[in-house]
Amino acid sequence: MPPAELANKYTDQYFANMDALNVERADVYPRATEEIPKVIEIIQGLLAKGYAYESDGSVYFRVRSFPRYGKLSHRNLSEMIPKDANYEEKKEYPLDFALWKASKPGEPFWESPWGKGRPGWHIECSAMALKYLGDSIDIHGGGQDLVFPHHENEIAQSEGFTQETPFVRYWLHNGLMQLDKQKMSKSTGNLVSVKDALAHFSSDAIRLFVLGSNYRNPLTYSEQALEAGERGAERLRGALTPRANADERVALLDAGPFEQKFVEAMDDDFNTAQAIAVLFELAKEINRGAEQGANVAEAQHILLKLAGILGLTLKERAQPTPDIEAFISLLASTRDNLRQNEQWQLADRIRRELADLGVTLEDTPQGTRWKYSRR
RNA sequence: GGCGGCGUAGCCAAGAGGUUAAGGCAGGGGUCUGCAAAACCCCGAUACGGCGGUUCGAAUCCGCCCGCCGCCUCCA
Repeated sequence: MPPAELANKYTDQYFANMDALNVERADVYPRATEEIPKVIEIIQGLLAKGYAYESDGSVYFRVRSFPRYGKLSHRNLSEMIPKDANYEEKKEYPLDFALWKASKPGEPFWESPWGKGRPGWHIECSAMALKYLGDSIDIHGGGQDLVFPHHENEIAQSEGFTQETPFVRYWLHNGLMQLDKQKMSKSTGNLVSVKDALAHFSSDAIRLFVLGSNYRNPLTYSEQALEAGERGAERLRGALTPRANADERVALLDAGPFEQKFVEAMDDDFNTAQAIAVLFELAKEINRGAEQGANVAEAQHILLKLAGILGLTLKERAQPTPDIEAFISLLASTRDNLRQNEQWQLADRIRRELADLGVTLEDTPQGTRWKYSRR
């Protein structure tokens, strides 16, 4: 399979997964392979300023020329060199890293002022960030495992080229997903793919699981934790079911204080766990208010809005065809007639067998409701 | 070994010097219901990995120890 085709395949998979998780699309999705001119421009700039040097068709960044190198990851140069290391002899200094690598015969390559080659593994991020976001950006995300050397190198390349400091105002490094006490990674093969997770749990459940802890902390994937998220999602959905017959004499539920607490939590370094707690508190108030006859429609609207900020859809999970839903409603109303005639045995049988088929009936003062059971 | 981070009820997890230590899941009791389900009410850590220390006061600060995770040239 040609490289471009392979890249497209995984790009498509990525977007399918992100869409399923209700992740909004960014404005631009640049590709490293299409940004070679900017890469070359930056390398030339770094060469001109003395931050880089050419060696045998490759170009390396001279880390000792950049005094701030190591600041982000709290390292200093001398401590970073392992004793038993076997470094490329083409470098001036062991920790210098490649900006441009000469290609070996048979490898894919691009033409450059230094001959045929490919970008180093860090430069394309600087190139795309500087091109699309500007010389100084507010927030740069990434996993904790990228702090060194990747982000450290990005800073060195970008600030060296632009002479603008800082390249990034705030670094947001998220904790890594673990499975059985180990970092999930492709290289070790211990992973649960997004697709796998979505086969068993709703995107809302996955979001409640992930956002239930601080983004900086690692989190461990477990069926139990995801199941808890699913149940929580159902609880929030339940609070959104339409309520009728509001009592005019009961004050309508004011969700304002909840909205304010939610915003405060999010303003506090994205305290999503706290924000979710507010969602559950509001859901409880809605349920309680509705029970007492308060008009909760506006509060429900706010609950849905706040949940939406966290990317929660609060939509029912399964989407069977509408035809089936009509049959279910028919069965439910027939059962209601049986209940009116106190035909409990038959009524219970319908409820039980529907339950076996994945449909739950709920008898309420407003009539019988039904919904799809969770798996 | 170095650097960074984490260890809070059965499980997940917020809180970062001083109200009763959020919230969810699971569990127990109750209300409602023909019975259920859902919802609502009540209950659950004298306790925050361990040991010292600072302080009038610590889960929150300091030190040491234990356990776990990430990174420490050539995957980004």
